[in-house]
Amino acid sequence: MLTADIPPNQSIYIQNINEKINKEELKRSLYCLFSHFGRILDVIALKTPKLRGQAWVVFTEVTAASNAVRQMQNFPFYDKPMRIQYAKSKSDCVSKAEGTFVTREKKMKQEEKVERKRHARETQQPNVSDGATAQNGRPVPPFQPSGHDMMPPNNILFIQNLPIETSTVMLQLLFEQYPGYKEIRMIEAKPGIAFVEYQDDVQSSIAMEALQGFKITPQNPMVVSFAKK
DNA sequence: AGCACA
Repeated sequence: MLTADIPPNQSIYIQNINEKINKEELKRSLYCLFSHFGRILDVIALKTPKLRGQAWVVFTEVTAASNAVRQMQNFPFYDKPMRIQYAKSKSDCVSKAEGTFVTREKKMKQEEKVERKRHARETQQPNVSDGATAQNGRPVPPFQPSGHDMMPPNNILFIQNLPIETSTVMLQLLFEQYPGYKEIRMIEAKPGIAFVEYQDDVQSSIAMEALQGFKITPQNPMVVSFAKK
């Protein structure tokens, strides 16, 4: 039950978080607060009755998590001292990155299969679906606070984290797939960003949802938000 | 207090 009983994990589990804080703001704040300790892969926060007031921060390194557990223990966060422990299990984004991710449903099925094999060990049916499932867990783009994701809806999208060599045509191919597309604007002096205009903000929202985190290169999951008015 | 990833 004590922190010490849980083995080190690259993910930390935080509790006693002020439940009034809205989920997106909370995630951004946690990201900012913990990013000093190392690279963060994901921040998870849910507002369900069972999970409000808690969050998980996933680091790339266990050492980062260890430092965070020690140094941020009881840190007054939105007026409440944080209680931090190692998470009890591996985060999905980690399994996904490793290529070992299986959905919870599939996991149950797999365990049943292992159980059955114990009974009929000689029946070796080659199982294609197991391997395929483990592979198709595509890694999710790491959570990236843009400082823009609280912007009110706008028919113009603001794109960040593009590879510097990105061209207008390249982006056009991606964004023109979605209805209401009007134009792309890039600024010579500011590589890595772009503005994409749609007819209205419903259409821009659909494109944003569809292309959020899209990777032009593995290092560049795009960050899409509404442009400032 | 409460350990998930819709």
